[in-house]
Order: sequence, then structure tokens, then C-alpha cells
Amino acid sequence: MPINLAKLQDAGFEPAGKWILTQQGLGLELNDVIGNKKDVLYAFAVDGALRYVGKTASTLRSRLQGYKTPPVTANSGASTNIKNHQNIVAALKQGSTVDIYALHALPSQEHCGFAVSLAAGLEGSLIKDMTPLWNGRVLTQIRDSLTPPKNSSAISHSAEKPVQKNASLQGKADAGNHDVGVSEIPSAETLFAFARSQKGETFLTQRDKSPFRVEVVGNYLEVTPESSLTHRRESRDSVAAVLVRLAKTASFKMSDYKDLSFNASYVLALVKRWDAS
DNA sequence: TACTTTGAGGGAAGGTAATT
DNA sequence: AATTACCTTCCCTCAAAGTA
Repeated sequence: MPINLAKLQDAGFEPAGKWILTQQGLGLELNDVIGNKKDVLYAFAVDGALRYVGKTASTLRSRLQGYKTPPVTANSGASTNIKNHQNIVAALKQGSTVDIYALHALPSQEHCGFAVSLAAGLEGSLIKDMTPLWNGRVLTQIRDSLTPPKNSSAISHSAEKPVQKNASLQGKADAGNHDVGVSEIPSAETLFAFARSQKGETFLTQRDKSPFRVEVVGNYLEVTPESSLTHRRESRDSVAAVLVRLAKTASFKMSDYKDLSFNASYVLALVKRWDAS
């Protein structure tokens, strides 16, 4: 037995079923008891070699259903279902067996009274340790290891990236910016006055919620991220430029201020707090 | 009721650029 | 050069709506 699969079984994984090819396409033979369990760690093995490790909070059957009949396009974020469906079918067509292993009934854990998900922690550890080929991050690691470093090849790194962003993914990225408008835009003077009144208060950046403090030093806004405690200064003119653009665009996306300031996230967070005050 | 599809969101990793 | 914070992309899962 391959070492990876033996390690899985040592960890408590049990045979739960297998994938088969039928006239209708991909078929699933699944142990009814395990198939109806929730919070399951599962794994696929091709000819006994570990290929994929995943986790589901719903029942194993419903999760595997996603692989059995994936949507036509990956726009909905179901790229994993499509990819694994293709991998399973390809393996079966080559005459290989694709077995399903599962680990359920994990003991409950807690730390200082807080529940700890052993399944969630174990999944990441298993993927990192065993590097199953079908787990995407492993593919990324392999691809990256084969990609020559910048300047070492005539092939441009950027040329490997898609020219146009995936609309769905872009929407997701934008969603992380929390573009919630404000009712009014302050002047630089107003914002500086507000910052003076908030000396010692902790603010949070929009996206990563990184805590920082702010102080007015002469004609500068001095920002101090709590993570580093190093000071970053933003001139009154730069703050004013950010505010002018904010008034014009109503945008809270950092990329819209790249050419003006690299500290726009702090200024905008300050505006939000001012508006809420 | 079971199956299928879709939308949303969290997390990780790498890249970029300012600051020290 | 190292550090830091933000941006982008990708991977993955879940919940819910739609459909048979």
C-alpha cells in the first residue's frame, strides 16, 4: 500500500465507496452510513494512490454530488467540482479505480472553552504533508517550482497571466473592499481637526481591519499601525487630494488612489469614522 | 424529496510599492 | 534590504434557490 494511503488509514480514514463509470456518466457507490454523516473529511485514491483530500460540513453524499454533476461553467465558483469531476472520469477511463475514503466522528476539541474544529485543522495539515496531486494548492506549488524566476528567462511572467480578469472573480475581489459610501466628505482641515480630537483612539483599515492610531504633527497626518508601531506620514496636500477624488468618485477602493497616496486606506478609514461620529 | 445550479464569501499566497 | 500593508488571483466550501 502506498505510504500516503497507509498514513490516512492510520489516521482513521475508512473505505467509504468508489467512483464508477456508467452509461449515464460518472456514478457513485457510497456507503449509506458514512454517506449521510456530516462534518466529514474525505479523500480520493486512484489505484491506491492518494489524489485528493477535502472536507465538508454537510453530508458526504451531498458534497460528492457536486463532483458527480458539476455545473457547466465555473462562474459560480464551482471550479473544484468541475476539475475533480474531470480528473475522476479521466482516471476511470484509463481503467484505474477511484476509491473514496472518509473520516467522521472526530472527537470534539476545545481550547479555553472555545470549540476547535479538528477536521478543519487536519485537512490543511494532510494536504500540506501529503501533497495530493488534485488539490489545487499543490498544483500551484508544482507550477511555481517549475516557473523560472523573473529575469532568468526570456518568457515574461506576466505573459502567463490572463490578460482580462474573470468577471466573477473581479466581483469577488471588489466585494472585499466594502464600498459603503459616506453621507458627506470632509475638507482636509475638518479631517485634521477630527484627527486631533481622536488622538489615542484606535481605528481599523477598511479591508484588513488592521488597527492603527492617528495624530496630527504639524502639516502632516501621522499614522501608526499597531502591528509595527512605525510612523507613516501623509501631508495635508496628499490628504486633500484623496478627499477631492473621494468626493468625485465616492470610491473606497484603494486602487483608485494608488497614484495619489499609499496611505489612502488610513485616510478613508478616518473619513468613515468622521462620517459616523 | 432528491438532485442541480448559482451566488457569496473566507482564506492563502504572491505581487507591488512606500517606508524605514 | 527588510518590513509593512494593500491588491489580485485562485482555491474551496456552503447555503439557498431552482428543477425534475
